[in-house]
Amino acid sequence: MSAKPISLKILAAHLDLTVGTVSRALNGYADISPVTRKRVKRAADELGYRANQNARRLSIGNPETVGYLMPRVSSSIAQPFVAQLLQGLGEALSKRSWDLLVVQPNSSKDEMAHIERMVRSGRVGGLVISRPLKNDPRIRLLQDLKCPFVVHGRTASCADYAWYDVDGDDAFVTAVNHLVSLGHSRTAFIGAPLQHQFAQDRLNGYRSAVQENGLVVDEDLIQIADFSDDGGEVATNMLLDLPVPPTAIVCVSDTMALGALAAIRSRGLLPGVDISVIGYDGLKFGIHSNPPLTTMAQPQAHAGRRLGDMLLAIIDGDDPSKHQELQRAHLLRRKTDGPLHNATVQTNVSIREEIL
Amino acid sequence: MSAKPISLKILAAHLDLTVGTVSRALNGYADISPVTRKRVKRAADELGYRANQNARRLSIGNPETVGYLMPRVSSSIAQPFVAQLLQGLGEALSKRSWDLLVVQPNSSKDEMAHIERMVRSGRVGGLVISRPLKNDPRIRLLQDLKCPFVVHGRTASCADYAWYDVDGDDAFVTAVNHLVSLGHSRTAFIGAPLQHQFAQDRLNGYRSAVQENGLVVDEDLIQIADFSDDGGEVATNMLLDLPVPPTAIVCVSDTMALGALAAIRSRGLLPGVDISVIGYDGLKFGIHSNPPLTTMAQPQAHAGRRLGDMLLAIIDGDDPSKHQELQRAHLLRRKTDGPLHNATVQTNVSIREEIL
DNA sequence: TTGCTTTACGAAACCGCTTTCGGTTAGCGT
DNA sequence: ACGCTAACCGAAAGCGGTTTCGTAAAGCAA
Repeated sequence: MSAKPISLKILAAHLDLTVGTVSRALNGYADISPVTRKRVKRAADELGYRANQNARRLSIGNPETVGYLMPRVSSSIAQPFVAQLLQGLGEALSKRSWDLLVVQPNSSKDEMAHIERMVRSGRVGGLVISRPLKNDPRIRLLQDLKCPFVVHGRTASCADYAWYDVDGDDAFVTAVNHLVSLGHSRTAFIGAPLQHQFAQDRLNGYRSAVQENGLVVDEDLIQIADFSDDGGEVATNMLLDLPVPPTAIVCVSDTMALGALAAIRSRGLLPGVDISVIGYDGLKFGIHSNPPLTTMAQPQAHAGRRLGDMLLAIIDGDDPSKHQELQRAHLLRRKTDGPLHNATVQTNVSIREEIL
Repeated sequence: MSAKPISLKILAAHLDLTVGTVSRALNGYADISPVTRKRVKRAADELGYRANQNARRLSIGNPETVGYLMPRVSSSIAQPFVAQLLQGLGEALSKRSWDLLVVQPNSSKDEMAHIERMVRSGRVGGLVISRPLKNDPRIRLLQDLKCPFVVHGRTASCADYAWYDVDGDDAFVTAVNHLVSLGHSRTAFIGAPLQHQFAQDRLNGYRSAVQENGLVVDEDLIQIADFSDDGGEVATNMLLDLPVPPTAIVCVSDTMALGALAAIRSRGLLPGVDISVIGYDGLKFGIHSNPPLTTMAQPQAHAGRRLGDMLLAIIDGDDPSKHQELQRAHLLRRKTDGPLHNATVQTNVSIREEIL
């Protein structure tokens, strides 16, 4: 276990060969005799030789590294996705022993600058970004830079780049249909700011599902709030204060749904019987909420690996538009969805409030 | 927005200067006239020049990169820490515009190999590892490799390296004392496998606190289980099946505590009144558990930044043993701790079970 | 033996940048 | 006018690899 890393030069000297020969021997060139190749390899791992990656990558002109731009945190309940996504990415990359660089941008400007620096400085051969905005400048930038990239999520016009997403539109159709089948005709939607494409997709799903069921969309039942549990709570309070409150709520995320549950409980109502709530994400923690949260679950573990594989393929020259993968979320029933009960409870509440 | 990155050479040609001169102009050497320096800088960002980092780092002999070894996942409730830690690390590193490399090892052997490769190949100038085992081979390896590193957590003999940890021993003393002050004399401990040093620390705190309060440690009240919510549930069921079950439980993590709550509720008991539960971590979603989880909270956001700063200082030559930071956890009371109630409820239950 | 491939390695250019070292030019004093 | 110092820039040697090209030795045929 020496401290100083040993270079190709001193390895070559040790073997009484030239660096070029040693390099070719290690890299499996055909013009090296089997005996010297063996000799070189043996010496190499006896001395613990590891090629300097900066030198190697400079030479071969390939950073063999991809970058991951962390979503800018909303500081709220920490993103449980990130760890899983990184794990999946890591797995995909490790098959070729590429490296994974993560970047935590502070502002949007900062993020653009980061991207531009990383690709121009040759630090990464590709990037994965997540949670695109409706009209995401990062995508434009990356296309201009001709830098391979994949996006976790997608925008409205997503034909010409690679993405992995779960169908939020479809998911909310499923959720609303489920609630309708339980008898609910007044289902509210709690969403996140619509500059995020996913927020728009899920709202679209909600709208079309309501209409497909022969109901009319009541704009009062659509609440956009901060993308956090607190946001969910605020939005739910707005809904419950309505003259005619909803009997069910679909939320754009599990985190917001947790806030909804809190608001409902704080009024003495019971989620799942007095008001149904369906979240989105399928976070495992939902098992432990009060009551356990019904949610549209997505195949989390998959995303990272798929994104990694896609990115590598594109870097290899694949057409990005060939790599677009849309997963479906499935309904994971726990305890916050239920049939339209005797609606007396919350109706009484709202009526009582109106009288006061 | 050109696609091909422009090199120092073509920038120099563009300016009718040599590469050396341009390089020095950009890097603030004194032997460059102010006018040419301006000229160079202007041309540089007009053309969008970014120094190739592989080349630069090879030349200066510094990878300007640190690695983060992700804790090997127990697949359970995804690690909420990771994202926060990465964010903090990123912030610390970005002050010098260093890069952050994350590695996801599969096995312990894999992990050792990763470390060895990363440092020997000059990919990283330092590493941060987390959740050390009692006798962690990674620490030995890194010391042998003379690679700067910091550890998130610490081992029993932690005098000669840098670490950031929160005092688990102290935290469990606080937790047990709190429960004793509420009248509990039979407090159980749910822990994780003791090869993890943190598990041992917290158990030590539990033991000494029990004794300091003039009570005797009942080994039956110490349950070691899988480090997950399921583990917590299993352990709690063991405890509740005891002839004389505990009236309070301290858990080595919030995740395990959630499992404990589930087990308690499933027996028709109410956490916080029939049995008190205190978790550890202070995860924000504890607010939404049933009931909201009382926990020993730690200053999460801080860890990443501190670890990053420490690592940079050590790379700069600081003595690692000068960088050891022990934070204290504080009691965050929510709803799962309460006074020793009429203990009849759970006693009746256990008695009932014995009779059957 | 000569001549011609193979085989197996050495030599050297190159990747893009940093940094030391020299040397030319300008500016100053005398 | 001369010499001397400073200011500025060019030249070149690395950093540690990869890869092309050339060539000596070895093999084979005639």
